[in-house]
Amino acid sequence: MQQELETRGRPPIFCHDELVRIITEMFWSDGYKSLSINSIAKKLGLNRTSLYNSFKSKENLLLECLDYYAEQSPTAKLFQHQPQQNISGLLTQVLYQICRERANDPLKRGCLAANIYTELASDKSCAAKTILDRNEARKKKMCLIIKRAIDQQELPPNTDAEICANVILSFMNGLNAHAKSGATEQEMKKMCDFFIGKIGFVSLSS
Amino acid sequence: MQQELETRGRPPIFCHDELVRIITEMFWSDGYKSLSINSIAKKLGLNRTSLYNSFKSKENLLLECLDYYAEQSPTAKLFQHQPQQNISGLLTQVLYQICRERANDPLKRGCLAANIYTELASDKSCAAKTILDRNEARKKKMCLIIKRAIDQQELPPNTDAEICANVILSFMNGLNAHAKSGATEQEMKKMCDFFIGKIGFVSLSS
DNA sequence: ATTATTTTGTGCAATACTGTACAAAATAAT
DNA sequence: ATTATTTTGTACAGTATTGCACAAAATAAT
Repeated sequence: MQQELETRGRPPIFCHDELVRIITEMFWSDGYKSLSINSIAKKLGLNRTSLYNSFKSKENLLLECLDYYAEQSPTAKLFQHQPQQNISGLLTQVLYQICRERANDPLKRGCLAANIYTELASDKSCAAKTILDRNEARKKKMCLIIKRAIDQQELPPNTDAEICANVILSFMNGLNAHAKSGATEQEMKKMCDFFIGKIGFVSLSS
Repeated sequence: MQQELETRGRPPIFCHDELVRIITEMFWSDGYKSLSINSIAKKLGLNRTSLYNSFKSKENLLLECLDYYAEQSPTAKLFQHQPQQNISGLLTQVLYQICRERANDPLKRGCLAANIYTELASDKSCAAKTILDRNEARKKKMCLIIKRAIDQQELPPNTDAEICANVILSFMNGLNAHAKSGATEQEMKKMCDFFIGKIGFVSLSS
């Protein structure tokens, strides 16, 4: 009885995770419906069947890509925040990060998650449900962060956390969309400054 | 020599403008790429060729639909505003109108123009250029309105009109996207109140 | 009635799509 | 060497796509 060093069977010609990374870029450029499994396979020099074997369906492939994207997108940092961290500063950091990444993307693709949400939210597909669920989870997380900001007296105590969170997320969404028409990093940062300034965070100088 | 009472040739079975109205709804539900000329023809009981005859291409059909949509969309009112009109009030009216229409749409389709913009902005298609141009025109119009608000002392004199306009448009875009996940009219209105309140319009009571 | 004009309907071309079935190839364990 | 396992490659099914060519139909003007 010998321990398994490697998996049995014919070895795959590609690395699953590496593939997710590459295909994420493709969905980002082309959107969901106009990117076909066919064209992915052609561009990567793979057989279409290999893709179906590795990802059970196109919808499933998309969801894996969205998972990967969420991990490394600017807002990931926001949702991993630590208690007692300055939230106004953190939010500014995240917004600035969005400005940097979106403005410096030569393809001006905006935010993959926002694009896919817009494309599929009112769809009846199976993926659409998952996407709406994740959006809901995102809203809840943002709401928690705002509640913490209120607790930390960065926002007035009578602030409606849920509404405030939704407004911020809506602005972020719009900012990402704005980037698609080719705004500069500077212009986008000014928008964020304007927004954050108006929202009226009290910065914690202590 | 007799005057033409009606156009010559076989009469069309449908009214071009009526068709635009109906197909606009379809693009709104399905997006651009996933709505085929084929399926439009089938649903309307028309021959595909008739559509190609009436609209020279699918892209052209979309642009006609977007024109029609722009005329009757909530923001149309905003862009037809009269000088010396209270802009804070007008903006609130328009935002509320967005809330009403989006929340009461049982299909939760959001804004057609915003959806199509997101779908096609980073495309290379001919329609994409037109869509970006129109978006640019929209930004300019909003900028003019904000400048007028500054002139009318509804906003502080040191306000950067372009940035302010972009922030408002971004929020509007995000609000429309927000509606796609099924927010109620009340929730959306609260978001608008929050936003407008924070932006700090000075209402003209005189 | 004939002609000019316009739309409709049929049929075709060329291509693309998702997904599956099944044999062939490549490897690990026995 | 044989077997189990996994991926690859080929072929197919069934359907959908945009757009065009051309005859048939329907109307206005002559």
